[in-house]
Amino acid sequence: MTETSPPAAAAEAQTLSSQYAPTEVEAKLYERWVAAGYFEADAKSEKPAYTIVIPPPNVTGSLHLGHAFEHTLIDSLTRRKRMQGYETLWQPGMDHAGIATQNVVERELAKEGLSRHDLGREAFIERVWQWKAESGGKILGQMRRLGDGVDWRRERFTMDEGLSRAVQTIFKNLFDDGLIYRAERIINWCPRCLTAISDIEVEYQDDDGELVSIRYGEGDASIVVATTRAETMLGDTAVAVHPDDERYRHLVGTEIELPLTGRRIPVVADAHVDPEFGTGAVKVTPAHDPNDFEIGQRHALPSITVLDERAIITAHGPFQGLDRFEARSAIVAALRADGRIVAEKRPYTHSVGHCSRCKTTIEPRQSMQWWVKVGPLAQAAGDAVRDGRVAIHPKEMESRYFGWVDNLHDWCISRQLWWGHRIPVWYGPEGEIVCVGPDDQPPAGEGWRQDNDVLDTWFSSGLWPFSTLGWPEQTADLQKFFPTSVLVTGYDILFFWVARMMMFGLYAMDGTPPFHTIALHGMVRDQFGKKMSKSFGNAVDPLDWMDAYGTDALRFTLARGANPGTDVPIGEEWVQGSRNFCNKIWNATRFALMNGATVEGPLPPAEELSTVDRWILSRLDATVAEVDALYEDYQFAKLSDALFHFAWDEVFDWYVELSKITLQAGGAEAAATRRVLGHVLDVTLRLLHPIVPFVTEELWTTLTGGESLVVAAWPQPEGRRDAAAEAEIATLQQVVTEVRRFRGEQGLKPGQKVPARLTLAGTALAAHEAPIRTLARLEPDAEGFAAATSFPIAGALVELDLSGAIDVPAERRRLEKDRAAAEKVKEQCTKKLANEGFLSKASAEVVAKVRGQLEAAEADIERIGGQLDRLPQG
RNA sequence: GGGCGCGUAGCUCAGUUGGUUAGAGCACUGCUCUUACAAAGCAGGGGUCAUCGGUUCGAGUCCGAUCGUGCCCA
Repeated sequence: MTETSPPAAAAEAQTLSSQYAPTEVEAKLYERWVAAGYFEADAKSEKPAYTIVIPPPNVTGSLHLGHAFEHTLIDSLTRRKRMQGYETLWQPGMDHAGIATQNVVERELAKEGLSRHDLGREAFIERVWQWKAESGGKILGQMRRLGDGVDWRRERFTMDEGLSRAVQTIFKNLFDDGLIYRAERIINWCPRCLTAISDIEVEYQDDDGELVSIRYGEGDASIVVATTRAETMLGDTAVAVHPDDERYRHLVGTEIELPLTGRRIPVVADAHVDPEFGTGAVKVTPAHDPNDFEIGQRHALPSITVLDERAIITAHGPFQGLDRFEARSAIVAALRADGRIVAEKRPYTHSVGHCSRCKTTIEPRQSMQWWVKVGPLAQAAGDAVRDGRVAIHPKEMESRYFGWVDNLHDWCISRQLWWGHRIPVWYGPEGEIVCVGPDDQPPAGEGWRQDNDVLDTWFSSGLWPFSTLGWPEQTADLQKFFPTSVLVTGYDILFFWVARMMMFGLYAMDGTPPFHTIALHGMVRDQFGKKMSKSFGNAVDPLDWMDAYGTDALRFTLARGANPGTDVPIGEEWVQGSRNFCNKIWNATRFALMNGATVEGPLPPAEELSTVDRWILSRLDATVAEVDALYEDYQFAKLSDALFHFAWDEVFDWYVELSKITLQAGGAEAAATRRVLGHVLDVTLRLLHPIVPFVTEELWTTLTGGESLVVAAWPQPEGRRDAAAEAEIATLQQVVTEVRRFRGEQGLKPGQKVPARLTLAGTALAAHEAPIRTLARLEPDAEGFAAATSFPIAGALVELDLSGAIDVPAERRRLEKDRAAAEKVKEQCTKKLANEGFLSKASAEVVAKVRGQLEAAEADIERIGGQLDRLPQG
């Protein structure tokens, strides 16, 4: 790209349309960035590394606002670091989403009248890969629309060979260390997905069910138990009571008859039974309830499984073949007919677990599964945060993290699926169990077979921060980019994913945490703070908004709503507002270009600059420092707001307007202002770029002739703070605003000029007569000037002549309102200063402040009184 | 049932360690097509900071209770 000189830029500005058209520039710019290799991270670089791994989206997923939000945050962090000179890696990729993906492909097969069993395991997996190639990973293309600065050469997938090798390696290591084991327990079984799921994949919700009280046994030897799952009574193997419960003491150790089955079951005493709840007696179904399973273990009770994998009754005569809900009614009916029902409560609202994937009611099921012994891993994961090696933002989220890692149950990692990493364990004919590492040969020969199950998807995504970099090989990438810098993700997967990465990362990488900071964000909600959901009808496709308002508008809206750890409401009107902001930036820069703003040559020294120029450079410096500090603290909402107000309120509304006066006058001052205007926009565009990359890139390359903002330097404060200039311009703004307010109250048309006499000599405003006249639309005082009102500010005096046409009541209202406000301040200050307690206990600083306020208020009252006195009668 | 958070303008939210007349965006009202921008400009209206009590010279901010609401865990 060639250098663009200012005149050429001005010419180019003429060709810029008066409205920013995002769709015309976005795709073009993105492809240019990728082609230029800006997003590629080089392990051989001398620069310090900055790494963020993408929270891997699901291969079946498509872009939703949650992604757009998270990616906006990550993209802005990495873009800023890249500008700061870091070797920046934003690692892209996806996870294989075992259950979700298998479901998608099974549904496709079902349309052809096939099941996965018809195809067989190998052919089915082949089919999944085929599906992935054709329609998986839609989201990756959508990420380009968002402007994500990821290194596409490094795209990874959890089922890739290298990542699979990582999974097998860590499985083997954990197995050898005794941290993975196989055991028969009660697990959460989804009768629709036909697999076990982990505790945290169960969602509890209050459902309407029934509570049925059933009498077991006969006469004196009878006990009433209550249940919400009557069908499980077929598998009861005991009734349990509390050991101290007098009511049942005589029955402990005896057997009573289980209705409908004729089986006799023991009455056992177990301290975990709550004698206060219900009748104080509980039925015990070890094969179908986690608590009962434990009671069964303690009392060596048999387990009787009565439901199959689809939750259909497996035996027991008339009930065989009924599903669990049909069986429930049928069994209650049968018990009722038998006179066994003592009480029925319906509806009975109670908490019921559902599969987080498909919402089917979970059926606790006793089965043999693989487990991770999380104790030592979770301890290390907790300690890393406790001792400060890993920081959680916002800090309040730490307690949730600790509460979880410190009370963790072992993690069930086997899934009865075909799509996923198959458990690398082989069973021999003599009952041998062999765990096979990635470089081992599986045992061959008659009778050996591999475990049928695959691993939980979180098992592989827990390795993501280092498996994507080549682990277990000691690659240059791993050397350079691990540990990663920051993990940006939603608080909702703190347990699902973050904790897994912490546990595996610390274990696999010899105690090095996978990231030093965890920056948690909230969920995107609608403009009324409601959760977005398809069924509620308030879900929004971010692509629609990007089409309508531009990617930058969406990104800015999301960033501006991102208060740490809190949910982000977003509405279309707000995206429109951001679009307006982008358009404002566009037009302000267009104005600058048309007026010869330049970045050529050094910025003139302060002595050669006007107060206005020194003021905006001072404000710019302050903004650079503020935005920079907020970035370090992940305060996206605040930094976006700071940029919004600086750009719009200070640069566009005041500096650009003030610069017009200087530019029109011409001469050396105009030349200096062109340079300052160019500089201010240059720096402002750099500051905005990480959040709104497209519009800033388009404008900045035109303004500066530079190659690209993506690789431009991030601004730093330049030591141009100037308190005197800031105070002087603040006074100027005050005068102009006061006059405008007067004009508004008087009902004057915006364009109407008003004769005015300005007495500014010797005051802060001495040099600003021209801007005051221009901005407040005041014309010179002519012969016969008669002041209708006056504005004494900072020693200066502005008098206006309305040719007798003044609306006296309106002016009186305005002045009286001001006086009332000042009176209120005076009263409050007087009260404080008359208070002994205040004078003796408040700090001298505060007391002095209040004294100053009182004086100012009294001066105002005096001044306004005078103005009121001078108003004509009427 | 246990734990955590929240309740500030019509809506969505800021509000550092207590200390000017409590702020922003959007929405609303009035006047303007002023030659960068009507997707704009200028000005304006709008809040007894959920309620009650307490601590303090002073409370939106700290403490307690109540009501409402959301989330996590069981």
